[in-house]
Amino acid sequence: MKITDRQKAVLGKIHDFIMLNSYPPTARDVAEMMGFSSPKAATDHFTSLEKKGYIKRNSLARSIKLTDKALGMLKKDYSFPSPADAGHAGISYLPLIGNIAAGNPVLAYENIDEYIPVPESFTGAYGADFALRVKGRSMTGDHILDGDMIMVKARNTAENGEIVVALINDEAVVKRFYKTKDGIELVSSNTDYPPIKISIKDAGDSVKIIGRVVAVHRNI
Amino acid sequence: MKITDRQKAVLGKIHDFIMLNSYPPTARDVAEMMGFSSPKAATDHFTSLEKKGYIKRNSLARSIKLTDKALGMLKKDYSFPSPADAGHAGISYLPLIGNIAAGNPVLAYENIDEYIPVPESFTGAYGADFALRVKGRSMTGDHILDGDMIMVKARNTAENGEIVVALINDEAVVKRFYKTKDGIELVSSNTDYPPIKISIKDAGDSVKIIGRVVAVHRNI
DNA sequence: AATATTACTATACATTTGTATAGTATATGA
DNA sequence: TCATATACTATACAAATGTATAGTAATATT
Repeated sequence: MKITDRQKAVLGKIHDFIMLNSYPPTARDVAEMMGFSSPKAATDHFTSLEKKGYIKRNSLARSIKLTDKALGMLKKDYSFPSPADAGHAGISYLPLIGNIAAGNPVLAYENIDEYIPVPESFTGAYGADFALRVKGRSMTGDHILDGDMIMVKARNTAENGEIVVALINDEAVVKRFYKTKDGIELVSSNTDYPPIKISIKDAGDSVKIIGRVVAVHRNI
Repeated sequence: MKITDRQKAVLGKIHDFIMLNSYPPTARDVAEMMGFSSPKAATDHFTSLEKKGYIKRNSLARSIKLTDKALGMLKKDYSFPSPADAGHAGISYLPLIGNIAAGNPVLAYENIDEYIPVPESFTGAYGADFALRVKGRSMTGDHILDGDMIMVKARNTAENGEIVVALINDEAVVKRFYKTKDGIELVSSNTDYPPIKISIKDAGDSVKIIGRVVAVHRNI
């Protein structure tokens, strides 16, 4: 017997709840999330999900446990991290943005490759909203290398001199932001790459600031 | 107000329970583990632990959450390196080494400032054993800056060309490691800093390789 | 020395919560 | 087509659970 779409949705809600609260939901929590008016609807799903090997439980309060099978499926479908990581306060999960599909908002589901656990101490006072992997060498002067992962606080404005992520024709670029007399300038810190100048009348059309870089991570 | 031994024991039991069951314990669970005959004894401890910032809870069933503070403290007491996490973990706690006290082993309790949660995906295939904050600009050529946090896999040997952490007279330095005809050479990637050459007969005395740098993290 | 905190026992009560009963409607598979 | 599984609503009950009351005793703290 295969898992149904509805059961999958319930499983997803259980997972989301654990991620958010770090303890499992009750039948009533799930019923509310799913819009059921009776907890029985939720427990019926639990029974099915347990029979199919996606959860384990005993008849105690909040004792649902997601199995590896569930985690595998969720990972396939939503690329979520293991809820075993939850329960650790101070860790947030940043969506790792892959290729940015034209037209979609940056944080659109379609753009999210996976979620990565990041300790909040790694993202500074204001936190971060998403992560990106850097492509190219345009910011080597600021010690941001090809392949580095950057963590970004979502914002559509920037202060002079800040390192920002901007969308230029649906491509994410990392640059230093400067205001000029007649617009803005996005400057690479590698002099091989010329600065991009945008006049006020063009700005907003092809170029959009999507956030400020708050952290850089690199595996060696 | 400092945490008491008894409160620490309760915190440990909560941690153990979560690790074992993946959902938090009730007051009665804790009472049983601790040998209390009343759940009130446990909730009294919960109240103290919450006041001291080790747990968070609301008045729902099994809603205890351990804080970073608690996890850091538990790691310290639970012997090094990371114990129970092993399961699905995804996150390990690296001791952040502060000043290295003369004579002590690098990972000695005295040297550990705090424990920081780090996703295992941040530390590569072999993981890391501790973290250090970089002082000075000697490795800017390799894009490792003053103030960066580096994650280190403990090892007392190194391959040619690897970026290592070495102890020179009880001071931790980050350098590239090279073998020479008559010993080793620790090379800065900032040419302002001259290479350090150690002949075989001196090596082992004043210089000790303590690990390989596997990751760099920087807040901007 | 007086006071507050810690560390419990014992009992009880009100919520929270899992689960059961009873039923409707739709979809699926043999 | 007939049985089975899915997907719920509505109500209710019993167990699980947080928390309160009322104490005792030891240990810190001022």
